Amino acid sequence: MPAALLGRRATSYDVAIAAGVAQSTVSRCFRDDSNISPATRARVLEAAVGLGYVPNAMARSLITQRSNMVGVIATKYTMRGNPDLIYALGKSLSEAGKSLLLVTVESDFPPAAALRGALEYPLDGLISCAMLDEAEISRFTQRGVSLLFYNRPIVLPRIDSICIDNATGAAALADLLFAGGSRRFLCLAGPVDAAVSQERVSGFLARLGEFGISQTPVLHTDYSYAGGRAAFLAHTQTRSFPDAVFCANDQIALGVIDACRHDLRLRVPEQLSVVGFDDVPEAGRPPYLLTTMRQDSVAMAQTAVGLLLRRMREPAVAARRLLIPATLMQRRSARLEEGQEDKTD
Amino acid sequence: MPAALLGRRATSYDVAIAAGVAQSTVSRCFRDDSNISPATRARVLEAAVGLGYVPNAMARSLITQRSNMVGVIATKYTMRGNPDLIYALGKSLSEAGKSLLLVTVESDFPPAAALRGALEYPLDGLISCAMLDEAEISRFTQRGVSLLFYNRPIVLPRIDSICIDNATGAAALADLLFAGGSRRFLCLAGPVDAAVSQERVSGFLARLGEFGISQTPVLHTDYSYAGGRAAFLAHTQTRSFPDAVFCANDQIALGVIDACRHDLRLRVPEQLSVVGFDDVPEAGRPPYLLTTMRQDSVAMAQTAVGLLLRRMREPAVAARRLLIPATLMQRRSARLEEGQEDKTD
DNA sequence: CGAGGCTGTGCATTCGAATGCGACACGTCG
DNA sequence: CGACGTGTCGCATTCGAATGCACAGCCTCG
Repeated sequence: MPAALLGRRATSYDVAIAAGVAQSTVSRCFRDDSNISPATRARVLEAAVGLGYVPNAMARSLITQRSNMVGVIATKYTMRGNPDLIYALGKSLSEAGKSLLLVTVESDFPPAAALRGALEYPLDGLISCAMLDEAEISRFTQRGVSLLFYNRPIVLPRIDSICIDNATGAAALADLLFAGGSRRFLCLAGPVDAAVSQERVSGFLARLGEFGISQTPVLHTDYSYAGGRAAFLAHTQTRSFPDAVFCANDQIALGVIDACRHDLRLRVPEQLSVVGFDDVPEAGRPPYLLTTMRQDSVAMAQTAVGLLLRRMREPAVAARRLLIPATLMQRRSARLEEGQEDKTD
Repeated sequence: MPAALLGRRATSYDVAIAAGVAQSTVSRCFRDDSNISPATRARVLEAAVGLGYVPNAMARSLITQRSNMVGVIATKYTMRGNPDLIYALGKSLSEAGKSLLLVTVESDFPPAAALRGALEYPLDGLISCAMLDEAEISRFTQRGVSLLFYNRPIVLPRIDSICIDNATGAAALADLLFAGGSRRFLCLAGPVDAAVSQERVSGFLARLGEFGISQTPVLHTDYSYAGGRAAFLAHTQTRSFPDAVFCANDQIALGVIDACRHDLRLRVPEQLSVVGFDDVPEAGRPPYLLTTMRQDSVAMAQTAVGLLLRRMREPAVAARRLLIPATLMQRRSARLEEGQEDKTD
């Protein structure tokens, strides 16, 4: 291959000169299939390959008003907790011919400065795995950016969302624990401002309330293994032991299990039931066999991208809000009722 | 705030009219601090806020020839194995005022089509966590894209790289295992084409060779827990047991440990030593206490971004190739020699 | 009071590709 | 042989911001 003969990036003008046509003809060769004779097209494409020409997406989007870029806003916690999510989003987007502009933020409700990068580029769409307030949201929608919230319960017109059903899932775990005989509960939540954690904890407490159980203590953690382990240890030093611990995610739950078995010499689930949420890979492995609710990030990512692409085509349709049921993964970290079926995967 | 009064994205012309100045004045307000009187600047900024104006990065980069975007190419394996890496890269880049265009690829040496997105946008720089062949590399360098390889041993002029020292780290593990009395080894590698796995395995085998040990079997896996567990089980069904297993990463090693303890009822490390590489979070937790080499992704990500930014400022300087030593995390999955110090973190 | 310097602003052009419209060639048919 | 249609292609403009240059206003100083 002759590679690039210029000291700079080849433009459509360079290709036009090399092929002996006008710039507009080059442009048409890379855009539509009509209005170009096969002979001319072949000549142009040959010249383009020879010069290593690739259309400049910046110039294209300036005139077409579409950037072919989709932004993804992800918090540190979602990236750590769902390691496959970003990859799955990237894969689905690239299959649709979109590029992914990743915006990493510390936590929910990120400061406006953190979103500046996403505002400067005229994104076609935006998938947010973090909460945004209405002012921020409107900055995007007014620019014509299609918005989708991933696991964030935003209810606004024309804004799609896809969420795992945290409340129902948490209630299912409450049912399971209650049926297993647990009566003294403890909740280990995530950060105070984490929307997902709030939904899970309040869903869990609500179901406990139906059983007549109240005053369940709630401790906040940083969503991490170490945070869960430390919080549980600190709590049990001064307070009486619960007989069941509900954790806002699996990482916390794994920390609690290790605190029990390793630090406190307690047996799980015989002396203490522990449940989590998400079904991270470690949860299903022999050392833990954590009972938890599964969230299929890969499938949800595909669905999310599909939803977003549809809205980009039809921006005016009503908001679609998908609530994906979580599936109970009943393993061995929660005590079972006598005679209750023991199904392990 | 009056928010956007137009049905479209506000442009610098809109702001200019609102402020009673020329478009060029608006531009100058957002670029340099000179040549603008404070009074005019205040008037322009006020109008900009009122209209919700944010400069269009596409138009800017078209004329400045700099996009302020840095591409990151990451394989599925690096995203899974180093969940914090992408986040750390994103954080360092955004602190430097750069946006992150994420390109996810299946594996090393991705097809040209997968990189198309990265070629269309005029990236200022590119951090690749995947192998690229010289033809692909030159497509970027000829466009003036500063390149940096992360954990990929590319040796080319003017191309920086930062790599964990896989060979030395693997040799250190070989030393440790040999000193612990192991003589019959097994290697569980990653995918055949994975460059990192190759370095680790060959570094390990080379040191064994110095001890006069050859013919060590090497099995390939998909870098995963399940792959490691299955490969080890399959191998031990037909072959004799090794007394030490070297795994190309921690995920494989965790799979081997669980295969030993859970499936085969073997004791680790008494009957079998297992070592990994990377020091993922699970490796240091009570159920595993895996002896492994630590790779500090967060620190390396920061360094990588620093290197890339320097090259973007001075494109002509000689290539910098950083080899970061891995630190031995000596835990409890590798048998120790009599009297050898037992240091656990 | 006028010449020269400095600061602040506007004008006009530029980046690279997309696209409406007009021009041209060629073929067909009356 | 001329009118008309069809299919290709080029011309010129457009997107939004950056920037060299020109110029206007003001101050300073001779």
